[in-house]
Amino acid sequence: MDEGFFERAYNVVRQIPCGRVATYGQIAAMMGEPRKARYVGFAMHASPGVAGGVPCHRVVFADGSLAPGFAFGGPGAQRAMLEDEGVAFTPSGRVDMRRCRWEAL
DNA sequence: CTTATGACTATGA
DNA sequence: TTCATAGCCATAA
Repeated sequence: MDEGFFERAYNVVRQIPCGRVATYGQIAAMMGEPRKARYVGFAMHASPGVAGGVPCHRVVFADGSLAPGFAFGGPGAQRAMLEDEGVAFTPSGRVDMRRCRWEAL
C-alpha cells in the first residue's frame, strides 16, 4: 500500500464537517480512485483516530450502516459519537443518509 | 496463472 | 426492508 493513499484519505476525512457522514466510495472518488473504497476502509482502520484529526466515525457504508465488529470504543460507540454530533439515525440503526450525507463543495 | 482475503458497492430475491 | 451473491482492486501464497 502506498502511504500517500492513507495521507490523502485522512486529508479528505478531515474535511467532513460535524454532523455529517461520508461513504467509503465517496471518499475514494474524491481521491481520484473510486474503486478503492476497501482501501479507504483499511486507512480508517489504521487511522490515528479523532485525536489525530481523522474522524473515522463519520465514514460509513453506502447504505448508511457502520462497521460492525471494528468500532473503536465498542459496539454502539461510533453511533453514540455521531448522534452526539447531531447525525440522525433511523430506527433500523443506520445513519439517515438522505439528511446527513456530506457533499463536497 | 489461480486462490484467498478485506471498515466496499450494486444487484436480485 | 433484509439477506445473499457477485464484482471490484491490490497483495500474498
